[in-house]
Amino acid sequence: MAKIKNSANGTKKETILEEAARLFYEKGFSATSMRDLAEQLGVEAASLYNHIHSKSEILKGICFRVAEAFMTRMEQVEMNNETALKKIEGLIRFHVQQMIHEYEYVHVSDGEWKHLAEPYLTEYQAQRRSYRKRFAALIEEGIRENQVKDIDPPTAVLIMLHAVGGIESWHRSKRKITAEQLEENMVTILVQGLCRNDQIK
Amino acid sequence: MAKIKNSANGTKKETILEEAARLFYEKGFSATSMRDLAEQLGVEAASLYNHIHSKSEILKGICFRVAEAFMTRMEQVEMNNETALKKIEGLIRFHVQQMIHEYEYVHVSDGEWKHLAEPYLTEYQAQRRSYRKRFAALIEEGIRENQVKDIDPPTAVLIMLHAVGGIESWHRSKRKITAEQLEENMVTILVQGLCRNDQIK
DNA sequence: CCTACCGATCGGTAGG
DNA sequence: CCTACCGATCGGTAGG
Repeated sequence: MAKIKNSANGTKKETILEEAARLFYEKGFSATSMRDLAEQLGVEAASLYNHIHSKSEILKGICFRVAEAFMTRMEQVEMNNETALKKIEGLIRFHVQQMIHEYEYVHVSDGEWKHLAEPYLTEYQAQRRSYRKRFAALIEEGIRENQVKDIDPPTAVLIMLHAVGGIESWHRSKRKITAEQLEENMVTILVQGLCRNDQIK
Repeated sequence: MAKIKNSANGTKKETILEEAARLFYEKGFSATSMRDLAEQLGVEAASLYNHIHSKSEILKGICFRVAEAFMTRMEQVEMNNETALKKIEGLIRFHVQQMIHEYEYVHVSDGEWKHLAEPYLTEYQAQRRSYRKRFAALIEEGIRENQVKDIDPPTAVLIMLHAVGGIESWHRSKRKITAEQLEENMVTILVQGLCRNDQIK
């Protein structure tokens, strides 16, 4: 008669999502069974269905929470009055920080979204496309302002977004530099990789 | 009484690996069943076992083929007489090219290796660690030669290896720049991101 | 929250 | 290469 404890920020559903993110990160969505998840939470598999409707709904919860966090940040960045290059740097720093502190959620969202059921699959892909387009628009702006090299903006976006995924390995490694050093290294390589050489101070 | 046709380079086992790579790429290893694979090849699932021993063996074949290709290239690069920076550029170009032409194999190897069975899992992880260490050593060499910025070499390796993974999205996209342009964009951002600013010609 | 259980599907084998 | 089939496990439901 074990009970799922409520998570810090609230409901039991929240606790389930959190543990699911950990397991999906470790073994993948398809290789994680509802019985695996229940075991980690100390209950029977059937009991989970009092809090969630399906396995698919859990994945949906994880993916859209991440998508929303990045969308919200994108809106903030677009509205501030910095140069395009500063905006890009701000986004990269946010990606790095999210990857450091919420890497299980981010990694699951990035790697397992293809297992979403319709109509969420389509919806998620649309959000992802929109985010990338807006990121690419910032890079284009940087090129017009002569701060950024004349490169293909969508390609630059792909590099930026995937590069921060490398932080996953940082989590697994023993010999760790600090999170701050990691962030600075990322910015050094990525932002200066974008930057026109005559713009580097 | 359909038959699996022999692939260009030989055996039926080869044909099976090729189709499996495509399916594992599309749906993931765990979500792909032997019946899915058999259907794509036009035979019954049981027939596959005349050519391979298990589902796990297929994954092993894919992962180790990719690992071997990169290891072989690493050895070639280490032995040539270029500067460290040129060696790094050579490796990045190889990664880009592999990602363009063999992306299903590379993507499956990068994303599904965790489903390998022992002892292959341990063996694969060891190869992967070794590759990254040797890559990091080249970056260290570049720093000593004052060609590369003073950054954390293992972090730089993570960025390089993950950044090229973005090419997956290039394959899916409609509006494509050419493979050559893609390679140049990658090198521009990544190599110059590593480069000391006073070293850029 | 549990016990009991469902139909479907899984990887794989036997035997021809 | 196939048919026939195995035990295990899957996501999920009924009913309390």
